[in-house]
Amino acid sequence: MTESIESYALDEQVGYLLRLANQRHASIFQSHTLEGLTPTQFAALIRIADLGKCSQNRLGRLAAMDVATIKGVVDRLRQKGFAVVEPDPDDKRRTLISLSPEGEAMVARMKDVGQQITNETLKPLTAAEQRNLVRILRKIS
Amino acid sequence: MTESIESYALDEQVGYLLRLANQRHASIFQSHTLEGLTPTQFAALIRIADLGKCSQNRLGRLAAMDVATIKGVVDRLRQKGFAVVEPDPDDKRRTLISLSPEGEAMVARMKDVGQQITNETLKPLTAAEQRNLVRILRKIS
DNA sequence: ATTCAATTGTTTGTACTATAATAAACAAAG
DNA sequence: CTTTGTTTATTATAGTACAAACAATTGAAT
Repeated sequence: MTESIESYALDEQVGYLLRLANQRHASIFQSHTLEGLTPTQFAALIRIADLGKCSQNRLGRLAAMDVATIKGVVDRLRQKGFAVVEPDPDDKRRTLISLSPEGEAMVARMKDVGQQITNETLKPLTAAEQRNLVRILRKIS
Repeated sequence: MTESIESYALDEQVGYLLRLANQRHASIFQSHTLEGLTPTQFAALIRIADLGKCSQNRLGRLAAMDVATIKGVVDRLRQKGFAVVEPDPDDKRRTLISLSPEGEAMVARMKDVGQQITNETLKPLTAAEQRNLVRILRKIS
Protein backbone atom coordinates (compact mmCIF):
# COMPACT_ATOMS: atom_id res chain seq x y z
CA MET A 1 0.00 0.00 0.00
CA THR A 2 2.21 2.81 -1.17
CA GLU A 3 -0.38 5.12 -2.68
CA SER A 4 -2.83 7.15 -0.66
CA ILE A 5 -5.73 5.80 -2.67
CA GLU A 6 -5.32 2.47 -4.38
CA SER A 7 -8.45 2.59 -6.50
CA TYR A 8 -10.87 5.34 -7.28
CA ALA A 9 -14.23 3.94 -8.30
CA LEU A 10 -15.39 6.41 -10.89
CA ASP A 11 -18.67 4.55 -11.28
CA GLU A 12 -19.61 5.29 -7.70
CA GLN A 13 -18.80 8.99 -7.64
CA VAL A 14 -21.84 11.18 -7.38
CA GLY A 15 -20.58 13.61 -10.01
CA TYR A 16 -20.13 10.92 -12.61
CA LEU A 17 -23.52 9.43 -11.78
CA LEU A 18 -25.19 12.82 -12.00
CA ARG A 19 -23.77 13.23 -15.48
CA LEU A 20 -25.10 9.83 -16.52
CA ALA A 21 -28.52 10.52 -15.03
CA ASN A 22 -28.63 13.83 -16.84
CA GLN A 23 -27.67 12.16 -20.10
CA ARG A 24 -30.45 9.64 -19.75
CA HIS A 25 -32.98 12.30 -18.87
CA ALA A 26 -31.91 14.50 -21.78
CA SER A 27 -32.31 11.59 -24.14
CA ILE A 28 -35.81 10.81 -22.86
CA PHE A 29 -36.68 14.49 -23.04
CA GLN A 30 -35.52 14.73 -26.60
CA SER A 31 -37.59 11.73 -27.66
CA HIS A 32 -40.78 13.31 -26.34
CA THR A 33 -40.32 17.02 -26.80
CA LEU A 34 -42.20 19.25 -29.23
CA GLU A 35 -40.49 21.38 -31.86
CA GLY A 36 -37.04 20.59 -30.58
CA LEU A 37 -37.49 22.33 -27.25
CA THR A 38 -34.59 21.50 -24.93
CA PRO A 39 -34.93 20.92 -21.17
CA THR A 40 -33.39 24.32 -20.51
CA GLN A 41 -35.65 26.10 -22.97
CA PHE A 42 -38.64 24.35 -21.47
CA ALA A 43 -37.66 25.40 -17.97
CA ALA A 44 -37.36 29.01 -19.09
CA LEU A 45 -40.71 28.83 -20.88
CA ILE A 46 -42.44 27.51 -17.76
CA ARG A 47 -40.90 30.26 -15.67
CA ILE A 48 -42.06 32.99 -18.04
CA ALA A 49 -45.53 31.48 -17.94
CA ASP A 50 -45.47 31.57 -14.14
CA LEU A 51 -43.90 35.01 -13.77
CA GLY A 52 -45.54 36.87 -16.59
CA LYS A 53 -43.54 39.64 -18.19
CA CYS A 54 -40.16 40.06 -16.52
CA SER A 55 -36.61 41.13 -17.19
CA GLN A 56 -34.14 38.76 -18.78
CA ASN A 57 -31.85 38.69 -15.76
CA ARG A 58 -34.65 38.04 -13.30
CA LEU A 59 -35.87 35.22 -15.50
CA GLY A 60 -32.39 33.75 -15.57
CA ARG A 61 -32.06 33.85 -11.81
CA LEU A 62 -35.39 32.16 -11.26
CA ALA A 63 -34.66 29.50 -13.87
CA ALA A 64 -31.16 28.86 -12.51
CA MET A 65 -29.34 30.09 -15.61
CA ASP A 66 -26.58 32.62 -15.62
CA VAL A 67 -26.85 35.78 -17.66
CA ALA A 68 -25.13 34.47 -20.77
CA THR A 69 -27.11 31.25 -20.80
CA ILE A 70 -30.48 32.94 -20.36
CA LYS A 71 -29.65 35.32 -23.18
CA GLY A 72 -29.00 32.42 -25.56
CA VAL A 73 -32.10 30.61 -24.38
CA VAL A 74 -34.29 33.67 -24.82
CA ASP A 75 -32.82 34.27 -28.29
CA ARG A 76 -33.77 30.75 -29.34
CA LEU A 77 -37.23 30.98 -27.81
CA ARG A 78 -37.72 34.21 -29.71
CA GLN A 79 -36.52 32.62 -32.96
CA LYS A 80 -39.00 29.81 -32.47
CA GLY A 81 -41.74 32.35 -31.93
CA PHE A 82 -42.51 31.44 -28.31
CA ALA A 83 -41.11 34.48 -26.58
CA VAL A 84 -41.46 38.20 -27.20
CA VAL A 85 -38.85 40.76 -26.27
CA GLU A 86 -39.30 44.49 -25.68
CA PRO A 87 -37.28 47.24 -24.04
CA ASP A 88 -38.36 48.30 -20.58
CA PRO A 89 -39.55 51.93 -20.86
CA ASP A 90 -38.70 52.54 -17.20
CA ASP A 91 -35.19 51.12 -17.24
CA LYS A 92 -33.09 51.31 -20.36
CA ARG A 93 -30.85 48.47 -19.20
CA ARG A 94 -33.65 45.99 -19.10
CA THR A 95 -35.20 43.74 -21.72
CA LEU A 96 -38.67 42.51 -20.86
CA ILE A 97 -39.53 38.95 -21.83
CA SER A 98 -43.02 37.56 -22.25
CA LEU A 99 -44.78 34.69 -23.97
CA SER A 100 -46.33 34.98 -27.40
CA PRO A 101 -49.72 33.29 -27.93
CA GLU A 102 -47.76 30.43 -29.56
CA GLY A 103 -45.63 30.29 -26.43
CA GLU A 104 -48.71 30.05 -24.22
CA ALA A 105 -50.05 27.23 -26.37
CA MET A 106 -46.72 25.46 -26.25
CA VAL A 107 -46.58 25.64 -22.47
CA ALA A 108 -50.04 24.12 -22.24
CA ARG A 109 -49.10 21.27 -24.55
CA MET A 110 -45.70 20.68 -22.94
CA LYS A 111 -46.99 20.38 -19.39
CA ASP A 112 -48.50 17.01 -20.20
CA VAL A 113 -45.44 15.91 -22.08
CA GLY A 114 -43.26 17.08 -19.21
CA GLN A 115 -45.11 14.84 -16.84
CA GLN A 116 -44.60 11.88 -19.18
CA ILE A 117 -40.91 12.65 -19.40
CA THR A 118 -40.58 12.75 -15.64
CA ASN A 119 -42.49 9.48 -15.30
CA GLU A 120 -40.34 7.71 -17.85
CA THR A 121 -37.15 9.02 -16.26
CA LEU A 122 -38.23 7.70 -12.88
CA LYS A 123 -39.60 4.43 -14.23
CA PRO A 124 -36.74 2.19 -13.02
CA LEU A 125 -37.45 3.26 -9.45
CA THR A 126 -40.04 2.22 -6.90
CA ALA A 127 -42.50 4.86 -5.74
CA ALA A 128 -40.56 5.27 -2.51
CA GLU A 129 -37.29 5.66 -4.38
CA GLN A 130 -38.85 8.26 -6.65
CA ARG A 131 -39.95 10.38 -3.71
CA ASN A 132 -36.59 9.86 -2.06
CA LEU A 133 -34.64 10.93 -5.11
CA VAL A 134 -36.60 14.14 -5.52
CA ARG A 135 -36.28 14.91 -1.82
CA ILE A 136 -32.53 14.27 -1.76
CA LEU A 137 -31.88 16.18 -4.97
CA ARG A 138 -33.67 19.18 -3.53
CA LYS A 139 -31.29 19.05 -0.59
CA ILE A 140 -28.19 19.24 -2.73
CA SER A 141 -29.40 21.72 -5.36
CA MET B 1 -60.78 23.42 -13.99
CA THR B 2 -60.56 23.90 -17.70
CA GLU B 3 -56.94 22.93 -18.28
CA SER B 4 -55.56 19.42 -18.19
CA ILE B 5 -52.84 20.43 -15.75
CA GLU B 6 -53.37 23.49 -13.64
CA SER B 7 -49.86 23.85 -12.39
CA TYR B 8 -46.63 22.22 -13.32
CA ALA B 9 -44.16 22.39 -10.46
CA LEU B 10 -40.90 22.85 -12.27
CA ASP B 11 -39.02 22.80 -8.98
CA GLU B 12 -40.10 19.25 -8.32
CA GLN B 13 -39.31 17.76 -11.71
CA VAL B 14 -36.43 15.37 -11.62
CA GLY B 15 -34.91 16.76 -14.81
CA TYR B 16 -34.75 20.27 -13.44
CA LEU B 17 -33.35 19.04 -10.13
CA LEU B 18 -30.72 16.97 -11.90
CA ARG B 19 -29.60 20.07 -13.76
CA LEU B 20 -29.32 22.02 -10.50
CA ALA B 21 -27.45 19.20 -8.77
CA ASN B 22 -25.06 19.03 -11.69
CA GLN B 23 -24.51 22.78 -11.57
CA ARG B 24 -23.67 22.62 -7.90
CA HIS B 25 -21.31 19.69 -8.38
CA ALA B 26 -19.59 21.36 -11.33
CA SER B 27 -19.06 24.46 -9.27
CA ILE B 28 -17.55 22.49 -6.38
CA PHE B 29 -15.41 20.53 -8.83
CA GLN B 30 -14.09 23.69 -10.40
CA SER B 31 -13.13 25.16 -7.05
CA HIS B 32 -10.97 22.15 -6.19
CA THR B 33 -9.64 20.92 -9.50
CA LEU B 34 -6.03 21.06 -10.68
CA GLU B 35 -4.95 22.76 -13.88
CA GLY B 36 -8.49 23.46 -14.97
CA LEU B 37 -9.42 19.82 -15.42
CA THR B 38 -13.19 19.49 -15.98
CA PRO B 39 -15.31 16.66 -14.57
CA THR B 40 -15.54 15.10 -18.01
CA GLN B 41 -11.82 15.36 -18.63
CA PHE B 42 -11.16 13.86 -15.21
CA ALA B 43 -13.50 10.94 -15.91
CA ALA B 44 -11.72 10.24 -19.18
CA LEU B 45 -8.34 10.44 -17.48
CA ILE B 46 -9.37 7.93 -14.82
CA ARG B 47 -10.66 5.57 -17.47
CA ILE B 48 -7.42 5.69 -19.44
CA ALA B 49 -5.53 4.99 -16.23
CA ASP B 50 -7.73 1.96 -15.57
CA LEU B 51 -7.79 0.64 -19.11
CA GLY B 52 -4.28 1.35 -20.23
CA LYS B 53 -3.76 2.07 -23.91
CA CYS B 54 -7.00 1.85 -25.85
CA SER B 55 -8.78 3.25 -28.88
CA GLN B 56 -10.54 6.60 -28.72
CA ASN B 57 -13.97 5.12 -29.40
CA ARG B 58 -13.62 2.41 -26.78
CA LEU B 59 -12.53 5.00 -24.28
CA GLY B 60 -15.55 7.09 -25.13
CA ARG B 61 -17.92 4.19 -24.64
CA LEU B 62 -16.46 3.28 -21.27
CA ALA B 63 -16.48 6.89 -20.10
CA ALA B 64 -20.04 7.48 -21.33
CA MET B 65 -19.15 10.07 -23.94
CA ASP B 66 -20.21 10.00 -27.53
CA VAL B 67 -17.65 9.98 -30.30
CA ALA B 68 -17.59 13.71 -30.86
CA THR B 69 -17.31 14.47 -27.18
CA ILE B 70 -14.49 12.04 -26.51
CA LYS B 71 -12.56 13.46 -29.44
CA GLY B 72 -12.75 16.95 -27.98
CA VAL B 73 -11.87 15.68 -24.52
CA VAL B 74 -8.87 13.74 -25.80
CA ASP B 75 -7.70 16.76 -27.80
CA ARG B 76 -7.75 18.89 -24.64
CA LEU B 77 -6.03 16.24 -22.55
CA ARG B 78 -3.37 16.01 -25.23
CA GLN B 79 -2.96 19.80 -25.30
CA LYS B 80 -2.50 19.80 -21.54
CA GLY B 81 0.14 17.11 -21.88
CA PHE B 82 -1.75 14.40 -19.99
CA ALA B 83 -2.62 12.08 -22.87
CA VAL B 84 -0.59 10.68 -25.74
CA VAL B 85 -2.04 9.71 -29.09
CA GLU B 86 -0.65 7.30 -31.65
CA PRO B 87 -2.02 5.43 -34.67
CA ASP B 88 -2.85 1.75 -34.19
CA PRO B 89 -0.48 -0.25 -36.42
CA ASP B 90 -3.01 -3.10 -36.61
CA ASP B 91 -6.05 -1.03 -37.57
CA LYS B 92 -5.56 2.13 -39.57
CA ARG B 93 -8.91 3.51 -38.45
CA ARG B 94 -7.94 3.57 -34.84
CA THR B 95 -6.20 6.12 -32.67
CA LEU B 96 -4.66 4.71 -29.52
CA ILE B 97 -4.81 6.83 -26.39
CA SER B 98 -2.57 6.47 -23.36
CA LEU B 99 -1.37 8.51 -20.40
CA SER B 100 1.84 10.51 -20.43
CA PRO B 101 3.96 10.42 -17.25
CA GLU B 102 2.42 13.82 -16.44
CA GLY B 103 -1.00 12.24 -16.93
CA GLU B 104 -0.14 9.43 -14.51
CA ALA B 105 1.01 11.95 -11.94
CA MET B 106 -2.13 13.98 -12.41
CA VAL B 107 -4.35 10.97 -11.88
CA ALA B 108 -2.57 10.17 -8.64
CA ARG B 109 -2.98 13.73 -7.39
CA MET B 110 -6.57 14.05 -8.55
CA LYS B 111 -7.82 10.88 -6.87
CA ASP B 112 -7.53 12.55 -3.48
CA VAL B 113 -9.08 15.74 -4.75
CA GLY B 114 -11.88 13.73 -6.35
CA GLN B 115 -12.75 12.23 -3.02
CA GLN B 116 -12.87 15.67 -1.44
CA ILE B 117 -15.13 16.91 -4.22
CA THR B 118 -17.50 14.01 -3.72
CA ASN B 119 -17.55 14.57 0.02
CA GLU B 120 -18.31 18.25 -0.32
CA THR B 121 -21.03 17.61 -2.88
CA LEU B 122 -22.70 15.14 -0.52
CA LYS B 123 -22.17 17.24 2.59
CA PRO B 124 -25.78 18.47 2.97
CA LEU B 125 -26.92 14.84 3.24
CA THR B 126 -26.92 12.35 6.06
CA ALA B 127 -24.80 9.23 5.62
CA ALA B 128 -27.91 7.20 4.84
CA GLU B 129 -29.04 9.74 2.26
CA GLN B 130 -25.63 9.71 0.65
CA ARG B 131 -25.72 5.94 0.20
CA ASN B 132 -29.29 6.17 -1.02
CA LEU B 133 -28.54 8.82 -3.59
CA VAL B 134 -25.67 6.87 -5.09
CA ARG B 135 -27.73 3.69 -5.14
CA ILE B 136 -30.73 5.37 -6.77
CA LEU B 137 -28.63 7.25 -9.31
CA ARG B 138 -27.03 4.01 -10.37
CA LYS B 139 -30.48 2.63 -11.05
CA ILE B 140 -31.46 5.43 -13.41
CA SER B 141 -28.13 5.87 -15.19
C1' DA C 1 -9.68 -15.24 -53.66
C1' DT C 2 -13.06 -11.44 -54.62
C1' DT C 3 -16.59 -8.52 -54.20
C1' DC C 4 -19.98 -6.12 -51.77
C1' DA C 5 -22.66 -5.02 -47.76
C1' DA C 6 -22.50 -4.12 -43.02
C1' DT C 7 -19.95 -2.59 -39.18
C1' DT C 8 -16.67 0.12 -36.69
C1' DG C 9 -13.73 4.26 -35.98
C1' DT C 10 -12.90 8.98 -36.54
C1' DT C 11 -13.73 13.66 -37.96
C1' DT C 12 -16.43 17.82 -39.06
C1' DG C 13 -20.37 20.95 -38.77
C1' DT C 14 -23.72 22.74 -35.92
C1' DA C 15 -26.27 23.65 -31.61
C1' DC C 16 -26.56 24.38 -26.79
C1' DT C 17 -24.94 25.57 -22.04
C1' DA C 18 -21.69 27.90 -19.25
C1' DT C 19 -17.77 31.13 -17.28
C1' DA C 20 -15.27 35.45 -17.51
C1' DA C 21 -14.71 40.02 -18.96
C1' DT C 22 -16.75 44.30 -20.58
C1' DA C 23 -19.96 48.12 -21.18
C1' DA C 24 -24.11 50.67 -20.21
C1' DA C 25 -27.76 52.30 -17.12
C1' DC C 26 -29.34 53.11 -12.68
C1' DA C 27 -29.44 54.17 -7.52
C1' DA C 28 -27.89 55.92 -3.38
C1' DA C 29 -25.13 58.54 -0.73
C1' DG C 30 -22.06 62.36 0.02
C1' DC D 1 -24.39 67.05 -9.13
C1' DT D 2 -20.98 63.61 -8.88
C1' DT D 3 -18.89 59.69 -7.26
C1' DT D 4 -19.34 54.97 -5.99
C1' DG D 5 -21.36 50.70 -6.19
C1' DT D 6 -24.91 47.66 -8.17
C1' DT D 7 -27.70 45.73 -11.72
C1' DT D 8 -28.48 44.50 -16.56
C1' DA D 9 -27.11 42.92 -20.80
C1' DT D 10 -23.68 41.57 -24.31
C1' DT D 11 -19.51 39.42 -26.26
C1' DA D 12 -15.65 36.21 -26.40
C1' DT D 13 -14.30 31.81 -25.40
C1' DA D 14 -14.59 26.93 -23.79
C1' DG D 15 -16.78 22.60 -23.15
C1' DT D 16 -20.25 19.00 -24.25
C1' DA D 17 -23.29 16.80 -27.46
C1' DC D 18 -26.03 15.13 -31.74
C1' DA D 19 -26.04 14.20 -36.67
C1' DA D 20 -23.97 13.42 -40.87
C1' DA D 21 -20.06 12.24 -43.64
C1' DC D 22 -16.12 9.66 -44.61
C1' DA D 23 -12.52 6.00 -44.10
C1' DA D 24 -10.99 1.45 -42.86
C1' DT D 25 -12.11 -3.18 -41.63
C1' DT D 26 -14.76 -7.41 -41.41
C1' DG D 27 -17.40 -11.06 -43.06
C1' DA D 28 -20.45 -13.56 -45.92
C1' DA D 29 -21.61 -15.20 -50.40
C1' DT D 30 -20.19 -16.18 -54.38
